[in-house]
This record gives sequence, C-alpha cells and structure tokens, in this order.
Amino acid sequence: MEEQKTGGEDPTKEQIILEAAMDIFVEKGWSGARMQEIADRAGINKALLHYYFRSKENIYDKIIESVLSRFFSEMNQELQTDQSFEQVIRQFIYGVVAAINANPRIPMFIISELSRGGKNVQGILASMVDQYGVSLPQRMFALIRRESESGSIRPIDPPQLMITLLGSCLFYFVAEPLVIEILNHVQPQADYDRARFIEQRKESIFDVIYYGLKAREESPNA
Amino acid sequence: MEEQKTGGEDPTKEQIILEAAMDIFVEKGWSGARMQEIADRAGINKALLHYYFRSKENIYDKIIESVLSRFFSEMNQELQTDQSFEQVIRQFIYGVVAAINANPRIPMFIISELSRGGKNVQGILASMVDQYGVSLPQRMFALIRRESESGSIRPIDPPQLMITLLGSCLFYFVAEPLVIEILNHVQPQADYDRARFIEQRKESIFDVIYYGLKAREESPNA
DNA sequence: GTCTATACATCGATAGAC
DNA sequence: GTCTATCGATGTATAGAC
Repeated sequence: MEEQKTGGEDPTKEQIILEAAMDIFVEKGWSGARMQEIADRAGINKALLHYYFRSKENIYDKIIESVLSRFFSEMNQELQTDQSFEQVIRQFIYGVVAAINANPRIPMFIISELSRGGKNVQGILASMVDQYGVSLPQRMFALIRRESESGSIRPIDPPQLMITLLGSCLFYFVAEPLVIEILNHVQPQADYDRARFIEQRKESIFDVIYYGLKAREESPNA
Repeated sequence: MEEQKTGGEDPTKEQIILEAAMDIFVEKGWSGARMQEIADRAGINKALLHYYFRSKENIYDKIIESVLSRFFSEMNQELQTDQSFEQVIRQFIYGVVAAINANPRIPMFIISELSRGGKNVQGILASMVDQYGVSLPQRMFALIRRESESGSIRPIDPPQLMITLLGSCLFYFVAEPLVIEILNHVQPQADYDRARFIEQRKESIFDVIYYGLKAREESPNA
C-alpha cells in the first residue's frame, strides 16, 4: 500500500514533481528553469527533487518524453476518411487548432528545444514515430496524394500542403502577443474576444486554403 | 582618428561585441547565453564586455533593438501596389520567405523573447511601429479589405489572412528539423535539396492560398 | 522520505596592474 | 583599453539529522 502501482487514483509524488517540472520547463525552457522553482511549485523541498530524480537533466528528459507523447497523441486525432476530402481538411484544421489551443505553450517549447540541439527531441520523436506509426501525417499524405492525382483537387505536393496547414494553425498561438500588438495599432478595438477570434480562425484557415482567395467564376448552371 | 564616428569603414569594437553577442543571444536566448562565450566569439576578454557595456542586460537590450529593426526592415519590403492583387500577394510571400530564409533564427528568437514576458520586445516594437509606421501590415490590411469588399476576391478578414500568410511562410523555418524528420519517415529520400524545397515552398504557398485546393469548374469560355 | 545545512560549480561583475 | 585575478551571488547537488 506504500506505493500506488496502478497509477489510477491520487498522484504519486513522482507525478506531482513531474507535473510541476513540466509547467516550469515549458514556460522557462531548459536554462531558464530553476530547481528551486520546481520544488516550490511541487510543494516540496529542493533536496527531494534530487532524491527522486538524480539531476535536473534527468527530470528534463522525462518531461520531454511525456510532453511530446501527450501533445502528439492529442494532435493524432482520428481522421474519418470515409467523408469528403473537404470535410477531412476541415476536420484536420479544427482538430489541430483545438489541440494547440489546449496547450498553447507546447509548440514553442518543442521548437525551442529543437533549436537547442534537440538530439533528445529527435530521438524521442523518432521512437514515437515508430511506435505510433505517425498515423496522422502518413494518412494525410496518402489522402492528399490520392485526391491530387485523381484531379479532384488542384495538384499540390503533400508535404508542402501539410506545412502550410500546420503553420497556419500554429502561428497565431506562438505569436499571439505580437499579433495583438499589431492589431491594436492597425485597427484599435477595445473589445478583443479571444475565444471568438480562435473560432473564426479555424473557419478562415479552412476557407482560404480550400477555396482560395480568387473569386470564382459564376457557375454556368446557377 | 582614435574613433570611427562615420561608422562606414572597419567596425568599432562595440560593433564587434554586439555582433558576437547577437549570434549568441539569438542562438541561446537570454538565460542560455554566457558572457564568456560572447567574449570568446568577439575575440576579447570577459572584462572588456563590462568595460564597454555595463551589464549583460545592457547588451541584451541593444541586441533586441538592433535585431528587431534589422529583421522588420527586411520584412518591410516595398510593396508595388500598382500591380494586380494576385501579384501583390505573390510578391509578399516571396519577400517574407526570402527575408526569413536570410535570418532563419530570428523569428524563433523573437517569439521566445515574447514568451519570456517581453516587455522589452513589445516596447521596442511599439516604438518601431510608431517610427516605421508598420507600413507593410497597414498597407496590406487596407489592400485586402479593399479587394475583399469590392468582390474581386472572396470575402475574408484581413487579420486572419495575414496570420495565415505569415504562419505559412514561417513555420517551415522554425520547425525544419522536425519537418525533415517526418518527411524522411513518410517518404525516405536520400537527396534533399533544401534550396529547391524553399523555392517550391514560395510557389506552393501562393498557389494554395490564392487558388485554393478545390478544383475549379471548367471556365465556360475556355 | 523529508527536512536543514552546506559543499561545489558557474556565472556576472569588479578591482587593479599594465 | 586590455588583461589577470578574484569577489559575490546564484544554482545544482550532496551530507547528514530526523
């Protein structure tokens, strides 16, 4: 009874620590995070951190693994491929934006870790790719290629489309303060409804990527 | 003759230091950067850093200012608004991608600084906004709104379009290692021509955003 | 397991000789 | 202006009592 192996009920002390560490690391990054701050947030002493995990680096490694798997599994939504391609694209965008909106800091954390050398990230990512099978990217790629080659959409390189999609979904969240700053200078608006803007964001991304900017010629059988 | 005020010829020692500091700060961020490393790269002693600039924070402030102004002035390309909207969009995308490609680490640095609290960035940005007049965003917003309202393109919210555009241009560069990793798993290719991919990237972004994915109905007067 | 106290390393900053 | 040497603060990690 002294240790919960089932992991279902109340959290282990290790889990409490890791949870606290995750918050700090995600917010401050590797070199910005302080062991003291992690200890404070976990409600314990600094020495206990070294009792449970030997070093800062040790904690960080576990954090990365759990952050990545948690985030990618949220991104790895189930795609209903039995519907129209239009609906697949819409569903993908809505799912990705929702996943990021639920963890707005994670993308920043990942790319910041990547630029730090990131052999950790790439290693873990590679193993997760083998494990999860990159089901989402793989299926999206196949789907895009099929539709593109069959002519039901305009020809496009699947990787290029994926990058455009992800970038469109992600950018707002990593650059939010800057976006708001610029918005306020260009068109000052006292009432900024963030939730509403994000909802509009989903639909706008889909609309511009699926239908494009160019006005359609009038359909002859209108 | 003991000090170059004209600033044209060989660089001042201050400039050498700032240049070195910029590299380090941009790569490692505030808490990751080390004064020793900056000194090494500048080819001088650590004490000299404190002789020229009093503190680390002092150097950092100047760095931010110069990085931001350099980067935004490169982004602030001149828009030829006398051409078609289609050409304006294309030109915008090509210019932004080229600017980022020339400084791939800057976007990451900026958003990382933003998430650190970034009163520095926002303050400097605000002053630059007043100074430069955010000419590019402002003109783009106006242009998009005009075209959108006149019906020459499909209706769209200018901010939403701008975010989609910037995200599409930016994402590849901040997530490059990850993108390559996934690409290699999904479709292994020994020969990865980065320069070529980026060129394709520009055209692909324009194509999908301007024309959309949806296949066009055959024009009646074909 | 959990705490206090402290060792040990690193980093920013300064003193002082040249 | 430029260097070496060193201080003082902070941060990670450990020792040892309970």
